[in-house]
Amino acid sequence: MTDRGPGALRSESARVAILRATADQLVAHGWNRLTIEGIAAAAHVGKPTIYRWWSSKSDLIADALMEGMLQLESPLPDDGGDLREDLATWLEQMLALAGDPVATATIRYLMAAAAEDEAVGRRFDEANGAMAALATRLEHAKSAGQLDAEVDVADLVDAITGVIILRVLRRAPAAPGDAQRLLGSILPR
Amino acid sequence: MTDRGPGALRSESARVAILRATADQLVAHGWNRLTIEGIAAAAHVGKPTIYRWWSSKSDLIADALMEGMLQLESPLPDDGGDLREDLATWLEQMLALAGDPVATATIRYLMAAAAEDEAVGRRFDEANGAMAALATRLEHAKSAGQLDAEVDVADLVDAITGVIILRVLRRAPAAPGDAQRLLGSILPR
Amino acid sequence: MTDRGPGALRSESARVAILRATADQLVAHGWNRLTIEGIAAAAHVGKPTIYRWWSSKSDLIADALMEGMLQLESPLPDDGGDLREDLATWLEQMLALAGDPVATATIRYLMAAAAEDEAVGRRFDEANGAMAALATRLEHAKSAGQLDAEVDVADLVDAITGVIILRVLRRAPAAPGDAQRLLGSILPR
Amino acid sequence: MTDRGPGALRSESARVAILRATADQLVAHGWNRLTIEGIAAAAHVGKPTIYRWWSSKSDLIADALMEGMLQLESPLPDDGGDLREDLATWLEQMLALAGDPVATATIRYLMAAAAEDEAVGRRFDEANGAMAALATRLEHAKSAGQLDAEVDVADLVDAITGVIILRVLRRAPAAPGDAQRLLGSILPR
DNA sequence: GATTAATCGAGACGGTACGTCCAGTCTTGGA
DNA sequence: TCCAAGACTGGACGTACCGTCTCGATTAATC
Repeated sequence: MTDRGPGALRSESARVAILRATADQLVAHGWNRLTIEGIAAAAHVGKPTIYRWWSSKSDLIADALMEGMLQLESPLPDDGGDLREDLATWLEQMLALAGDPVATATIRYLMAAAAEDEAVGRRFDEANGAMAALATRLEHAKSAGQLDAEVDVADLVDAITGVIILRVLRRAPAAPGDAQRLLGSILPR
Repeated sequence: MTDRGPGALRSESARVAILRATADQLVAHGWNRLTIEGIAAAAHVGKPTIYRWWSSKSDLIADALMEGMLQLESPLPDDGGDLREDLATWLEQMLALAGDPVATATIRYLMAAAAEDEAVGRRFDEANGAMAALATRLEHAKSAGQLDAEVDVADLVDAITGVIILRVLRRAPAAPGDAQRLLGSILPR
Repeated sequence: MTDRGPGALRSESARVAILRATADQLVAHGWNRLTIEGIAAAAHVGKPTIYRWWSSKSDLIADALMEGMLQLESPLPDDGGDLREDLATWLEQMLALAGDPVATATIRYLMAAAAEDEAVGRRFDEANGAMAALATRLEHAKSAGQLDAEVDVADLVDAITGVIILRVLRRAPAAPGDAQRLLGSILPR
Repeated sequence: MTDRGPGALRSESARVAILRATADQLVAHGWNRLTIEGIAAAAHVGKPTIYRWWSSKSDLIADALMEGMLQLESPLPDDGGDLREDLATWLEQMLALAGDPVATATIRYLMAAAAEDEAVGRRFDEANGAMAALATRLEHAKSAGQLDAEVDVADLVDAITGVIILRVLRRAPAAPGDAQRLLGSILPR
């Protein structure tokens, strides 16, 4: 497609190993202790190979994010008829997740990356499976009349996601009943 | 009070200059380019003076935050009778603020600090004047019966704050009508 | 001639371009800033083409030396009858040469190459036209009885060459009368 | 003496360890494989400490040279009455030294350093004990009338040193009788 | 008022990681 | 089979900061 002339092609295995290592190191050590040298070593790759294809740590993380390397293993909401019940169950799981050190670390380091880097920020929710699934569930509910027509699904997803993020940043563990109460506050009636 | 014995006392001017420089550098360069060396130079202070009193970058930022050095000049909601109208006006201002580079930088760098550091995270909203004012306004509305008794004010504040944060991270400029629509989605009816 | 099987033959133009570029880069930048990559670029040749035929920088330089690419444009001694007069004239030219930046650079970089690499060292004077000419002139003088029979021509050539080299290394410019005095010290009477 | 203002003083132990390591590494690996990183490691010193005080590899070597860290353990000429005899004995030892791998390596790497770097070149013979001792011996001989008044001692020292250097570069082992023949060629009668 | 100790600014220290250059090898496609 | 181009792993470069330690000067409680 693009005429590159002769010369060896970019190594796909190196590309994947680098993104894999980036995601691993991010989750393990956080944005600030994430070193290019560490990634290069973990991926068995020379530093120049990283710098040849990515311009910065942020760029790397944004790419790893988009390749799904940083996917959180987050629960997805059921679509079992009753919206409030489905959401309550899901929220409970999500808030419980907020007690899991690995999951919260992932979220926090992603937040840090998003805060520091525009590219990560823009792609932040594109790559978030839970947000997408939640949007789908709410859209379904809305077309089924379970949700007020006035409600903007994207806004509601942001509100719910935002609460979860704030709790993660605050390092606040979930108490029993939190999910129910939260839902009652955001989705009244 | 405590018997310190002889010797010079801690220099208050140095303390303030360091916190001031920390806040300035954070807003100007972000968490990652914030260097102790830079702070020391800007505050005309030796590095050991910083390390004598603070253990880390995070510690410094958390302190600067608590001293109000990083206070956002955020608008406060009116308390003029109609909740929805007051909130709509305030939200509009807040979302407009999300278009201001300095304000968004401050928020983003605070997020980064909170994400990386537990101390900052825990104090994140203690130091946020807008959140406190919003909580007060909502509490007032709740006791005036303008808000469903089921609603937890703290949760609602989190939801609204969370949406704003997500928009800042996403670098999404506010469009006209966003505030109204958003309010309609989170505070339906 | 020799049956090499199928495939393209070694490119003579590439070979020459590489040696030419090696000599140019050596004189221009010195042994230490001489890069294979630079030579490859200057010779419009791929790096592997260089490594295919030469094992090291030293090997390249030794080869360039033997191909006469690094020949100094040094004056040759006259053979006009009087040995002392001929040598004085020649030495004066040589010492003047030692004031020429290009010539001294060439000599110094050759010295560096000889010091670092055995192959260059062994071929050092084989490729030096001035030393050979001087030897011839002295041999002639010796057979004409102008030089003591005791004198070993090769040793005398070394002594004179050595003095010139030391002056080049010392970056000592020649003063008037140096050639005469030098000759008086090494070839007394 | 010099007002440096406040702050810690330069560490003498670090300075010496660095020069020591430089000399050791130079003799062991040669100019080209001499790495600042290697020196830092061997001297148990951070790289910036080296760069703080020396601008380049050459600078380091020139300094090590002047501190006598690279002193060759070269024999010194006797002053026993007969010049030719003393010189013959000394030259024999020197040429034998030219067969010693460590001594020749030292000389060759010093040559390389002198060739590449002006500072090393200028100080080349200041730091050479053998050259100084030879000059003293010859000066003595000259004032005793054993040496022609026409002879310039410095030139003669250069000639003898130059021959030795050329032999070292040429990797030519000394044959029996070389010293005698050489002396007969340079110091005839 | 002298002593004493903790402070201060400055800055050198041993280190880690940066982002770059180049080494030497391997791969690709064309001649 | 060789060539040019160029990507690869890897090592060293010279720089920026880290967090610690050491200096000489200053300052204030204790003697």
